Amino acid sequence: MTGAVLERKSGVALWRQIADLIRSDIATGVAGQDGRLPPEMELAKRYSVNRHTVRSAIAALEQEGVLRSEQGRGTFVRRRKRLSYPIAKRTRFSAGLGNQAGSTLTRLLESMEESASQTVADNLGVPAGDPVIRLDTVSEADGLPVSRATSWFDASRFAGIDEAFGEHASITKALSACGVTDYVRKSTTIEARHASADDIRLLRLSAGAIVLVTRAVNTDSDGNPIQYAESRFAADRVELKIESD
Amino acid sequence: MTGAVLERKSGVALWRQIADLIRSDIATGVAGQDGRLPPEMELAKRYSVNRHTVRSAIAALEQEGVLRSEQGRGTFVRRRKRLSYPIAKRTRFSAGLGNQAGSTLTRLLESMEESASQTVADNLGVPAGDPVIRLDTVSEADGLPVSRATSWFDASRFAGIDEAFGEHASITKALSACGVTDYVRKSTTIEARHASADDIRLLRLSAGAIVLVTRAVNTDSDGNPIQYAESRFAADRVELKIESD
DNA sequence: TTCGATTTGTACGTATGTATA
DNA sequence: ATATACATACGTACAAATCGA
Repeated sequence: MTGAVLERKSGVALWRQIADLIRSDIATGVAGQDGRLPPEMELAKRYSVNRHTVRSAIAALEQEGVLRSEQGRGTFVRRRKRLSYPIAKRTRFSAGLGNQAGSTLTRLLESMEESASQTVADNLGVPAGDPVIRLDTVSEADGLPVSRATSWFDASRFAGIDEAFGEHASITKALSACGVTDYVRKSTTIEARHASADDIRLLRLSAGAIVLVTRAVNTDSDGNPIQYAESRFAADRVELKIESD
Repeated sequence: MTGAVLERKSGVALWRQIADLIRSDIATGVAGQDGRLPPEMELAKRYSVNRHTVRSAIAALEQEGVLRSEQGRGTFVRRRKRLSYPIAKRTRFSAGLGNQAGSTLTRLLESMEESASQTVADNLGVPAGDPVIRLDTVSEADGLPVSRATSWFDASRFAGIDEAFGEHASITKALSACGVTDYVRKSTTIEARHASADDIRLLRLSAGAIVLVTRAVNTDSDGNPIQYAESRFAADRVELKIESD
């Protein structure tokens, strides 16, 4: 909001830093509350840069679908607030976002059987190298990608879960079809990093964007691990909310 | 690890993107397991860039204290794994990191009485504009800054908590001095964004770095809010871990 | 010890991107 | 749109340090 000092010679172009600031301010409600951005000249003065530099930032955000400029009228905000994704014992994607978005959808990108890496094996409680089924999915809310996830299941217990997912387009329902009527989240770790090329493509982000990475283990009602998942959330579109029971 | 495609003309310099990749790979243990980085020529081939571009990335990470290059020998890793910061009902900084770091320390940057903003008021359950006490702190583990936090307390109930903190250098102990012997975390939201100029300075980060932002409310044993805190964690040095009870 | 292979350090030239005026 | 300055990226060449044969 107030004249933040931008970093020159940092490897990040000024227009990109300004674009990141504006995007973040819109997401947090600091800017664009009235649906419009201040005039370019005002922004240029605020950031102490040339008006053309502000224009580059705005052009990038137009490309991203965040802003819309109209000659002679001004620059307007297309989208506003972040979604709030709840993380609790009973975390399910569509149920958690249901009241915030009009429509939610989880799409299957790829499914395959592979042998468990050390990490996957540890989290699923099987020996490393055992066959596991991997599901790669992308979840959208109101047509905009929110997260992508890679899930692993013990192949011996969940044979056919890939087809079940293809049928129901829901992890919860696919597990149900495999005889798991209830499951709870045991633990979640959260880290943040820059989006990879895959993240940028699949979540429709721009370079330099940030993803929140969660790693979670779900267990059945007996406490046995049934799913290990690594998810990547578009940090500009979602926040994570942890509710203590 | 494998040849990720970097984004050109994205406003983020290639050397910066490569530096971010290498830093992240080191933090997750993908790279530098043996304490050394592959030769510059090999990295250049992997990322499909000129050797000089890799050298710029390495230079930035040397400046940050992540790497150390020696002529004729190679490039070596100074630090390795991320700290894991637990978030649970009873979250306390030093206790949570105690077993991972040799020493932990929380320093007071500033304390002052101010009138509550709408957000602070909502979270503390007081009317907006009421006097509140704000504490700005930085926490370090093994001499490296891990997080900075801004905490607000109801001034009418916690008068003198700033002096109490100055004496004990611990929020938990300062609360205890104010008669709160136990408290639990009610809720936490997590988001991620690029570090601000202040974050970069106080957490000793480099431009383009990422911070994990948490907003949390702590309540006393009767369920009354006693503290609202906004924390910023250096995403390269820490992950957040949520344990379900 | 000398030699060659490997690896990092330095220097020059050129083209393109970024930022200002 | 033009001009100017600096940052970024590539290509090439060679120097300096290390290591093992």
